[in-house]
Amino acid sequence: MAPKDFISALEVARRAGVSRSAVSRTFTPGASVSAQTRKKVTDAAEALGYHVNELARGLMRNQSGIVCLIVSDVATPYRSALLRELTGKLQNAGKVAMLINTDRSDGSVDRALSQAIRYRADASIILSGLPDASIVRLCLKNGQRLVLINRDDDEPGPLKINLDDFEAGERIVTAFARAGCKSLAFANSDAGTPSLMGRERGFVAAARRLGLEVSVERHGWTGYEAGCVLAQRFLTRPRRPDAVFCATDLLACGFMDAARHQFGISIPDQMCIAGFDDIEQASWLSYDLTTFAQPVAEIAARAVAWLSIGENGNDSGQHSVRLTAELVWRSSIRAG
Amino acid sequence: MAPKDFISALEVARRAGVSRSAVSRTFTPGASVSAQTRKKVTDAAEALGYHVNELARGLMRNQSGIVCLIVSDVATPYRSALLRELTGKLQNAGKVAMLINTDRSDGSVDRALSQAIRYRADASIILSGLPDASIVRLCLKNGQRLVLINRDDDEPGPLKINLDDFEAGERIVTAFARAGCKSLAFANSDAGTPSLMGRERGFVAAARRLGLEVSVERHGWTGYEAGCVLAQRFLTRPRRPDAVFCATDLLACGFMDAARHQFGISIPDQMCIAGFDDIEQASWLSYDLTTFAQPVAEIAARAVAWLSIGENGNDSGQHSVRLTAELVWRSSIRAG
DNA sequence: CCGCTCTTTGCAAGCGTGTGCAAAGCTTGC
DNA sequence: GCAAGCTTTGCACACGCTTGCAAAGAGCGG
Repeated sequence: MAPKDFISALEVARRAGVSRSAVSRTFTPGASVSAQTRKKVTDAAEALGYHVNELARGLMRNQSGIVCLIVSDVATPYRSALLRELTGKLQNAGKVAMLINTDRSDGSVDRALSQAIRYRADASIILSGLPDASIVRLCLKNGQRLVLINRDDDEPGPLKINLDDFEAGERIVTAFARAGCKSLAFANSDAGTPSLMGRERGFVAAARRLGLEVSVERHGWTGYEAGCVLAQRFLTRPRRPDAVFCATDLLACGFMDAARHQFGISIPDQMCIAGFDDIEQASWLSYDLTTFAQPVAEIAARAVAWLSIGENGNDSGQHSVRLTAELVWRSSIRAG
Repeated sequence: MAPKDFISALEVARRAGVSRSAVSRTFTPGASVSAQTRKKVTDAAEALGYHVNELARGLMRNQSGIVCLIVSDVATPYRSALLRELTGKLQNAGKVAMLINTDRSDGSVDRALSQAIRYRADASIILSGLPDASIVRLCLKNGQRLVLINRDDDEPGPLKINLDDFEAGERIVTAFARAGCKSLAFANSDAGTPSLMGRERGFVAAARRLGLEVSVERHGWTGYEAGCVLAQRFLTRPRRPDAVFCATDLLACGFMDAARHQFGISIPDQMCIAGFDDIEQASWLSYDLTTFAQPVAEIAARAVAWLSIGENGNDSGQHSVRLTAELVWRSSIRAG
């Protein structure tokens, strides 16, 4: 029933009364065709409903135009926002995005990745927090360009995009101090991602430097429920902190909800809270969370730009980019 | 610098001391190869790091294994949840997902879609609410299988997956009535999607049937901010409703936040609220929203299953599926 | 040992495209 | 009018794979 019966360049050529090469050249940017034949070809193509077969083209050129997005926790606000930016910008750059979901913990990741290699993807962008260095090596070995976002693998070659996590941790301490907070806390997941740990280290270091009390708890995956659990831990202590930096906005949302609804704590009067990511929910009235904004648009722009310049063979340029996370002030921290 | 220098089946064949066909057959399920040669081939392939070139294979077979996901509002909780399910299940079925983002309103949609056709995608799954029927026709004309989720195009051929929106609207009225509500309201976006309108019609019809007062407002895109605006509209009226059904959980979150923080309304004491989708935020303590759950896992399962059975040529089977949205009880409606 | 059937294997013809190369056409300057 | 230079065009090969076909081998009953 499905026609699956595509028009080939040959048929277009016949109808236009030219050679097949002419057709091919018409659809190849920068090839030599006269305006006259080009017109004949495009007319015929239009009439027949011709679409270049990108599979065959990729086979010849040995580059497919496919960029592979390797991502876990797709349904998370931060990840999906990044995904939106990346796919949009890739499309504008004339590339096409292949999505690989690494949520499942069984072998499906490897299977999917090798799938990508089999499609001869030109590049991969890894948003996944999984520190699976073997993936990185496999991609590189198969000649793909690689972009790592918020990871810290040491392999040379890929473009690494990171944030100033450590400094953000430091900055928020001064904000807490200015609000008059004395007893600081860091609520982290135990995922142990370099970016999470960077925030933690910066926070702890700055607090010590200022002589402020500081304690750390780590629990679970970096989501809402973990935030609730962390609130339990901190708020059942004999001495409660009066300022909490959550490694992630999702953690912060869970923390705030548990603090308010289960412990009756008023924010920011009794306790200041800050998060990281600036997900959409951070701006919702129930949270109105002061947080660091991940520059998702810029991250995506950098990644895509690097993929494009790389095409012209010039492989120079920064292989490591550090962007700064802007602090977005809302009402979960008392004004200094 | 990038090797881009792949091992071909020929090299594997030479190393294994067999013909090129033998290696091809080894990697083609259901082909006739003796266990002995198969072993020789897989060993050689392993040693050389061989990966079948899916581009070439697709070219021969005239089917690429690519499924194209056409989606708008990728970063929205409901959409990203569906995306997670779909990509996971597609991977398990040995297919690969190509993501097309239709957020931008310029011509990039058409451009991206024709991109998909050029890659000879076997099928497309449309999650986008855009009622752009021309997309549908274009896909069908190019021999793709098609799945439409929560749309109501009339073209024959595609699998259509819908929910019982109308009945959901009816059901929630009885829930409101049981809670003693007298003055009902429906908060909708003005997107005019068939599913949204279905919920509205069911709600209004059932309210009238029960002789309950009911009014409707529509505004903006189906997101949080629109929910806030709708709350303004309803709550500045001389006579406020005491039960509001929001067409979407995001609308409901915005509505609840505005109602509480700007109008000091207590939920569910002074006003009952219900939503639709059961996004993750609906279960957060700040909302604890009674809502209809979209069976995302089942939707994805049906879609992928249909794509798989269709491969064996038997094109029979349901072309239209109606699933029911389960009502998830939480505390935003008073117990009857 | 023969003829039969069944499985395995190699050959070669494609799939739809890009592109180097040489021939052809056109322009220009003398 | 002619040579030189540039642009345009067609031919033919290559890309890596699948698969129909026929030949070769294996098993087996007589």
